[in-house]
Amino acid sequence: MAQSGQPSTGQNLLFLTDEQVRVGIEAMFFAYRGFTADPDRILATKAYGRAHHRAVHFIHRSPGTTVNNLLAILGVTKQSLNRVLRTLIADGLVSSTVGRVDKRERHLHLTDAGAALERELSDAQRDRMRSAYRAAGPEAVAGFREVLEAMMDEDMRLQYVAMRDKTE
Amino acid sequence: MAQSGQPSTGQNLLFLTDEQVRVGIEAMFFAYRGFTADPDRILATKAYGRAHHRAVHFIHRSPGTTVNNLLAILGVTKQSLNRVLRTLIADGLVSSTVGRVDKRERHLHLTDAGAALERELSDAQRDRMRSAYRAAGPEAVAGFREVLEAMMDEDMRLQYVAMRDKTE
DNA sequence: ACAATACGTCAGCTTTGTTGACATTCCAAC
DNA sequence: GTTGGAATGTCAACAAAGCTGACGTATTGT
Repeated sequence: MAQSGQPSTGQNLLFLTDEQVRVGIEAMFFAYRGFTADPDRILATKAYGRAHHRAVHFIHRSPGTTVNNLLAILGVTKQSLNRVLRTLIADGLVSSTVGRVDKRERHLHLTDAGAALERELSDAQRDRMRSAYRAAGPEAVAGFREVLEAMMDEDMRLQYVAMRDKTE
Repeated sequence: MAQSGQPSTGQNLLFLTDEQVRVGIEAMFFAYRGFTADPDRILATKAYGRAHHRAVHFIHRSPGTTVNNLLAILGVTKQSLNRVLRTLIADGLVSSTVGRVDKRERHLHLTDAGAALERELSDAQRDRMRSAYRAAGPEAVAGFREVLEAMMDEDMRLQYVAMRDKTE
């Protein structure tokens, strides 16, 4: 288990030592805090939480998505998601319409008010991310994404890639 | 706010468009799920949670640290941390000793059992991280860390850098 | 007709965050 | 030397958001 840093193939594998990997783990931990900090601050003033942010983000991203679809992306139980959706619908931020071809499905859209909230939250999060991108430069960003993509569970990577390739 | 991708300086800034940044945000979201998945699976079998993992990780990292110190690193309230520490101490995974120079402080250490749990959790998390590192390669890893470090809050970056430089 | 699917809901539990109140210890000003 | 404020840590109660399990309803498809 413990790798002390000896190259074991032809190339230098110093970046795979336990120490290097541990630093990466701590970087993920601290960075994720920054990643959520700005939207969290906004949400705290509005009686919503991170779960609402996630729902609004992905409804914005895939308008008309069904509840089941959203469930798969978010990776939570329907009871948990339902609690969040219920408040968003009651507050008029999300609309739920019965499916036309399959009436069992509910298609979710953001209302104007929902889109406004989404924009407010995303702007805050994007600003920080864009600053980080700018500070690090394009090559670093490419590496950043490569490592993150390699870190995902296979199922999630499929979800992610499908989304990514919708517009990119 | 909306950047459509026109270079505004001498270099190509396509990587700073809203779309590119949004993809990065989603990558962070999905990757973090993978990042925590393996230790979470282990913890679920032991009546512990992610908070216990974090506490054990950083006590291992800085043996003898005080509660206050740990508080600053974890960024939670002392009451929240205390609940976690209490169970870890009761279960004999962490020892808490009154400070010699300042008796208000408690110094925290892992017991042998605590160190064993730490190793089990860290091994699982490190394996995934190391696979991702190996798949992406050294240059990607350097970029990964650059972007993450630029994403942290200033206070957290200081904590992180101090830790990072202890051994690196 | 009947089984499976999609969605919503109720009830209850766990983890982990929060604020408020309180005891102990230290230190510095008086 | 006493004392009052700051720092450290603990106990209690509550909230957000995850979970399981059970059940109801509408719709679809075999």
